[in-house]
This record gives sequence, C-alpha cells and structure tokens, in this order.
Amino acid sequence: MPSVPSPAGSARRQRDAARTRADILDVATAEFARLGYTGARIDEIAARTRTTKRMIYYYFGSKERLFTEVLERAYAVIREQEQRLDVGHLDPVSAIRRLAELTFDHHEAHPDFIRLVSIENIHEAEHIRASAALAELSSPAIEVIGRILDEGRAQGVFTADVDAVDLHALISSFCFFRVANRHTFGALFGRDLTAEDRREEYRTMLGDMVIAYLTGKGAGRDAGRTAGQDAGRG
Amino acid sequence: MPSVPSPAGSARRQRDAARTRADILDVATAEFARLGYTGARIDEIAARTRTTKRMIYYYFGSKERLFTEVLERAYAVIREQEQRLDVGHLDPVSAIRRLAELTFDHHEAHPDFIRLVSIENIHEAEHIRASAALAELSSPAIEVIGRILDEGRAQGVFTADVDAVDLHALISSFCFFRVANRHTFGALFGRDLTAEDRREEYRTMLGDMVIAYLTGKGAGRDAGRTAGQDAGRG
DNA sequence: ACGCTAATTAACCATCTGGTTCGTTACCAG
DNA sequence: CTGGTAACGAACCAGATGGTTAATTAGCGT
Repeated sequence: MPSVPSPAGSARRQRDAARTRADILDVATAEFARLGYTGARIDEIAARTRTTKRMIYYYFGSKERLFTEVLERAYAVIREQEQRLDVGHLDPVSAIRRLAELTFDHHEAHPDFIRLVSIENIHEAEHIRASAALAELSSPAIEVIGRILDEGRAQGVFTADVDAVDLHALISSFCFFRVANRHTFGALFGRDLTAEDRREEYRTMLGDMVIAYLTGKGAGRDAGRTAGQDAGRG
Repeated sequence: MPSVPSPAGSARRQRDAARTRADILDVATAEFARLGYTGARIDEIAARTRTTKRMIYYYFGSKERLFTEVLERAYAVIREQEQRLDVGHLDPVSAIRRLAELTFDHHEAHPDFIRLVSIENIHEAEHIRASAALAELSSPAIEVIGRILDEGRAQGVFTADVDAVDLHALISSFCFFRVANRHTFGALFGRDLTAEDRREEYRTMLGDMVIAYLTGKGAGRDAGRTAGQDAGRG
C-alpha cells in the first residue's frame, strides 16, 4: 500500500492505486445511475476515466462486482449521514419531524443514489445480497426512530401502533417516490414533484402526515373503516 | 383487417395479425419487466413468442417503439380499473380509505406494472413523453379524489391543505415503495414488506395514515414544527 | 380460378460488449 | 543500482445484439 505521499504540488502522479480505484468508482457510479446496470458500458466508463478498461477488471474483476462496490460506497454515504443525526434533545414530535425532514433532504440531495436503489430493485437486490459489506451495514436511522417512538409513547403523544422499521418505510416511501418517480408522475399528471418552489410544501406535508399518523387520536383509526374487505386472494 | 372469425374450435390459425401482435406484447411486457429496457433482448422476446424476431420489427419497428406500446397497454389497464371505481355513495372518510385500499390492492396485484414504471423512470419517462396515446390518458383517480376532497371539506371533516394530485402522490408513494423497493428494503432491514401475513397490516396503516393526515385537527400541523430550517441550498 | 397484399420466415450483417492476453513501466526494498 | 512486483496500457476476441434483406405463403376480393 502506497504511503499516500500526495505531493501537494506535483499533480501528475502516474501510479496511485487508491486514486485510480476511486476514479473508476466515481465514474461508474454516475454511469450506472444514468443508464442502469445493463445500460452502462464498461468501455464508456473506462473512457470517462483517466485510466483504461483493463484497470477496471484489474481492480474489480467483473461488471457485477464493480456495480456491487458502487452500491456499497453509495450506502456507506447515507450510513455516515445518518450516524451524524442528533435529535436526542428534541421532544418526540419535533424529533420525528426533524428526522423526516432529514430523510427528505437526503433523498433530494442524492438523486443518483435513488436511481441506483431503483436499479438494484429491478435486479431484485442480488448485488446487495451478495455483498458481505452491505449485510452488516445496519441503519442508525432505525435505532433513532425506535428511541423517539418509545419516548413518544411514554409521554402519551404517540398512539399509532407501528414499529421503527415500518415507520421508516412510511417516511422513506414518500421521499423516494417524489424523486424516483418524478419523471413518469410529471409526464402523466403534469406536476413536477421536485420543483424548487414546491419543495418546502412537500417537506411540510411529509412532516404533517407522519405526525398526524403517529398522534392521531383515533380520529381516523376506526372511523370510516371499510367493512370486511378481502384483499383479493386468500 | 381480418373479420375476426375466431373459430371457437380450430385454434390453429396461421395468419392472425391481432393475435401475433398481442402475443408479442405479452411476452415483451414480461421480458421488459423482468430485465429492464436495456436488459431485455429482442431475440429472447422473439424466442418466447410463437412468431419470429422479424415480426417484432414488422409490427413495432424498433425496440423503443415496442417498449412504448408495452407501456401504453400497461397504463391502459389501470385506467380501466380506475374508471370502474365507485365510491360516490360513501362518506368522505370511508371513500378515501376505500380509494387508498384500491390503490394498495392494485399495486399488490400488478408488480410487473410497477417494475415497468420504475424502468421508465430510469429512462426519465422518455417513452411516455414520446407517446401520443399516453399524453391524453387522464387519470380518473385524480378526479375521484378531487370530488371526495371537496365533499370532505364541505362537511368539515377534512382540514389538511392538499390538492388531489398531491394526495394521489402520497397514497401512491407508500403503495409503490412497498412493492418496488421490497428487495433492497428486505435485504437491508430484514423485513419483507410484501409478506402475505403482513398485508392487511400495511393496508390498514395506509388508510390510517391518509385519514389522520386529512382529518388531523392541527394536532401535528403546527406542533413540533422545526424552526426555520433551510432545506440546503437556496 | 387467381392475383394482390398482408403476414411470415430464414438467413444475414455491422457493430458492440464484457472480458482477456500479453507486453510494459513505475517504484520500493534490499 | 537492481530485481521484483504492483500498476498500467494496447490490441484482441468470441459471442451477442439490434436491425435488415430477400424470398415465401395464406387468404380475401373479384
């Protein structure tokens, strides 16, 4: 392993494994996000790099493993962000709203990541399942939500019967949909879900929705319940 | 145009344009949903058909136009379903819950359609935008939601400040996420969002959430509002 | 009966694609 | 200063891929 000399002045290093790897990953991330797994071309990725296609196979072995490492790095970024979130000092209602807003902002700020997740779902998460690194990557967000939920219930302000994982799904779904499906939604309903001048509106809407759901005093919990509706098949 | 003889008994027709077209579209829908636009192969689609690759180009001209027709047909199916929904006789709260449940059930019942929408979003809805048929395909659901919303406000039960399109986005987001992202979500959080024994739970959760949001008497509308939080960039 | 055309088929093609072979070079240890 | 190895680059390859050419046939109108 090179001792990271990083000579401030002499920019033109010719042998720097770490930099070459990172360069490839950067370009690959953009290309996979832009064109999908099958759509992205190794030749094109190589061309946009300061190195060659051979180096991609030298460092990553195959297109699949390259994509897997792209995913690993992308997920590592959120985990890092989530670990920084600090809402312990807030009351449960404010804390949940703050967390929802952070999730909202994160999705807004990382559309490439959203695309990668969509792409990985098309492939039924086969790369995530094949990755040891991603298997042990727990989500700090879940634990934070769990703590806020406990506190809110202890204080009697949260009445909804949800656990942290499902609440995380609920919050994520709105944030994800807004970014991931903005193209088809915009084309079909003529509304740009990511228009800048509507962003604050949606951010508030998300928070309102989550708080209303958690604190809902039965207003909509039993009322208007459709009678024994079977979902279709048994 | 063949006068659609459709001889009940003699199944083995050899020249039937409509059937050949439909056959191709059926197989193409499954293949595109399974492998994505770029991942799907014309040769493979042809092989799974009772006809040949040449026929695909004879009827559809190109891979892109084939995919566009696949999308058009898929969207036509939902529009049809939506047009059948009848909640006029229900009170606003029940009507919204019923509509949310129908949306939920539709997503549950058509995972291939969900995948096609995800795929089309990766391609930034370019095929939808190129389709005249999809441009004029309005959504009956939006109008239904609009009417329920008006009625609910008139009765004073709905207090939230949303319009039909945004509410539709909110409802769809949860339904869509649950199906589309079940693989990555399951792999990362160890929870199968589409497990049969949890389906009723999520269906109820969706309804509760929507009703709580719409009827929320300010419980969470102003309370716990994070102070002047700027979303990032200006 | 028969000609016309929509419908169909087989074989073909240029190019692209993920992956590889093999030779070369920077750079650190000794 | 020199030998070994990690890092690198050019050219190559077999199979795949979207798309085409050209010849053929079913079946309806007349």
